[in-house]
Amino acid sequence: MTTTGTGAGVKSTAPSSRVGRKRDQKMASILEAAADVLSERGYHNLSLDEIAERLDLTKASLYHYFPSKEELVSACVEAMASSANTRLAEAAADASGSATERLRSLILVQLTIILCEQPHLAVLFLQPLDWPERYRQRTRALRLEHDAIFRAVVREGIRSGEFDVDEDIAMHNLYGAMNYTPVWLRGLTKKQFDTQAGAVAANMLRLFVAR
Amino acid sequence: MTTTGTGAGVKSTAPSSRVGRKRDQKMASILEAAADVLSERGYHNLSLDEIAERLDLTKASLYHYFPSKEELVSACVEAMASSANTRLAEAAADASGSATERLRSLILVQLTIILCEQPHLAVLFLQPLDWPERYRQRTRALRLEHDAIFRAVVREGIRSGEFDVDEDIAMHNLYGAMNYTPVWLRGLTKKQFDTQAGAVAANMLRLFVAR
DNA sequence: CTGAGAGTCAACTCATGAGTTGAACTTCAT
DNA sequence: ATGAAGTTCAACTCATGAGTTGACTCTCAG
Repeated sequence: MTTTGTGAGVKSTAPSSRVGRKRDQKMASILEAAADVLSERGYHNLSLDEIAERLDLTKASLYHYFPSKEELVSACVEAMASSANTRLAEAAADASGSATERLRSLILVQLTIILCEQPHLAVLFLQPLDWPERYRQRTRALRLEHDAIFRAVVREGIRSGEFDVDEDIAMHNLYGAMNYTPVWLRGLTKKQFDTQAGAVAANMLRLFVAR
Repeated sequence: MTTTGTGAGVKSTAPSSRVGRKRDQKMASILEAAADVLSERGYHNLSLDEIAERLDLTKASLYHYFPSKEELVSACVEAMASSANTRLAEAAADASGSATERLRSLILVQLTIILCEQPHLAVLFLQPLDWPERYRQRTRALRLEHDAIFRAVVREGIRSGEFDVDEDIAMHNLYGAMNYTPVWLRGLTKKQFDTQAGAVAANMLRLFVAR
């Protein structure tokens, strides 16, 4: 089998030879299709046959790129989460404004991702339970990374006195609220989103901001 | 088939004849076992075989009481949700105190149910997506009832000026936060719960209370 | 031109889980 | 007793979906 390409991990370590680039492209297109199916059908109704069909391929072909369904889905989820984390980290890096303002930015970015750009990703945060344990293990690092980004800002707010909360409790309540939004705000357009998001984020900020 | 018992609905209309009582008992025990399996394995890993096994029965026997898996699971979920709504309605009926205090009571009751007493129920609120549409239709009435209980108190608080929020947004954020608690607060004992719940509820109340 | 590797697929195997069937067993009213 | 209704189960069928196999085609380095 020799696994010429990037293998299981998401970290693309150099496009390599030449046919290797082609392979990576194909793998990317597979992950993309997987993400689509994942968001439409949800994890439990996802079949490799359907992913293959969208690509005008056969299930057997998928196994030429990924050794198992788990590997494929994991890679897919990891890729999505990884890109989301990058976006959030960028937003967090822009250290202008108070902790409140920075947290607001983070919330808005997360809502944008989860509601508009990659509705796929919602499922990752939304229904990690009753997914096979394996997946959660494999994505734990991503979730920790995600948590660290938010937590840094929250800690700063607490230190500066802007926030007066039990850190853990408020964080979890925020996560709960954010991850629930796909349930009641379905498939918003950018327009619709812009008119709502501000108010939603403002309400969430109440969990933290001192009175 | 003649369906001597209560049939599909949850509303037990009279224990009826005699052997009918026995039947109702059995159906109740089945629903109980189903609830256990549901909370342990989650909806998607729930098999009728496992439910049957816990009751020292055969899958075929289950079909003597319920015409399909959907009917069984629906009845199970409806029974749980219905009892939860009753508890909440009782708490809401006790109209003493400010809207804030009453909302706090509702939140605490909901957390108690979802975290201690019927961890089964969590899944109902938590992962209604990617369950078959059918189930959501059948439980919509229950969810509306649940929502109405909370909303009445929130409206009162808004009218009295205690709360200053966009009703919809704050409600949904509250639901998100509450339903997320099973994810980070697993299987608490009553003791552990009591020490945490107050602070958790207090933080959630911030979503509503005017400053 | 050619052969080795990458890529693809039709046609499997294999396991699981929903739902069915027909016969046996229990209970109970007459 | 007896038979009708209620209850149970072993042993099916049937569909689905993951993973495999072996042959076939395509591409490209030599």
